[in-house]
Amino acid sequence: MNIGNVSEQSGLPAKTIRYYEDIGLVQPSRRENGYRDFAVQDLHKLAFLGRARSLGFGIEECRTLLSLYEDRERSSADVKAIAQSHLARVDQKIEELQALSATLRDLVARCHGDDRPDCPIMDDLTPSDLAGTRKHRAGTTL
Amino acid sequence: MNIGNVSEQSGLPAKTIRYYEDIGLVQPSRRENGYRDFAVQDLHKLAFLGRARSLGFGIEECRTLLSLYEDRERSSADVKAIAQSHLARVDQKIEELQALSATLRDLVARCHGDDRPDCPIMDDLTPSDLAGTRKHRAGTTL
DNA sequence: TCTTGACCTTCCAGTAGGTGGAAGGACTAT
DNA sequence: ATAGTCCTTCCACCTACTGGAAGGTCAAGA
Repeated sequence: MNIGNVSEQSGLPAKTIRYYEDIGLVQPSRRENGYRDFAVQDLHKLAFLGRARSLGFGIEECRTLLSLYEDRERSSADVKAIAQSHLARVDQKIEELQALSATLRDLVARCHGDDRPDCPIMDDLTPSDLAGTRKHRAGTTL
Repeated sequence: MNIGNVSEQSGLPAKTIRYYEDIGLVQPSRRENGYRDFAVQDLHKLAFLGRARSLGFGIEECRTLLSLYEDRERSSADVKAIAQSHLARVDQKIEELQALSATLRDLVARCHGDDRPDCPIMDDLTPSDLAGTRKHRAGTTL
């Protein structure tokens, strides 16, 4: 199967599939013309990866999950452990973002939003004491 | 003021301050020996940036906020608009992560977590129909 | 004066997980 | 023959830094 076909079937962009080959998640064979030739198992792996990524698992977690996927002797405990630690990370992120949201919501609510310059948002951002007494909150990335 | 001093006062790592100079957020002057020489205004800008980043604003938003910070004629409406759109993004991210969390929580709850291989988490990840009928949820990055 | 150590400089590479695009070969239909 | 689509590799770019190497500078102490 060509990469375009696999891309369509798996829902993953061809670029991503090549990238996954690069980092060793799939190993399609090659035709004489140099084209990748994907087996049905490769297609299954890629669809598995797409679903795992969409659940937010990192690439290395996906690699482990993939090996468990292919292991008929696996313990469901191993799978569960990975999912649990991922869930914990997600929940922690949610908490961080909720704190952020509350702060922003408050600032936005208190800002008139007119053509005058005074603004509680700016006041919050403006450094008042610089001896390091006011610590920055941990940064968050969206 | 040397970079180490500014780093301490602002709470930002020296590396980050150099990076901010690189991308044009601050323009410290130089001494004869090549060392950066930060004015008090630079220190204020950097502390401002640290706080804005800790609230999750992106670098380009910080650049805009910084120009508003330095503009005595600014309208608070401009500041509010930026904060509002940022808040909207944060809240959307929270919703995505909450959906993710619910899915993961359900899967984890349904998995025995013993030494047998059958596992609802794996079942969810395992591709069943590959005609593209089951769409991947939008990917999320922590 | 010499040395040690802390500080400063630049530059290169790497992080996560891809995405965009260029240059060029391969295949299919007309 | 040629147009259009598919495939290949390779390189650069994205966010916002961070780590480390190689080397210059400065202040204090023996």
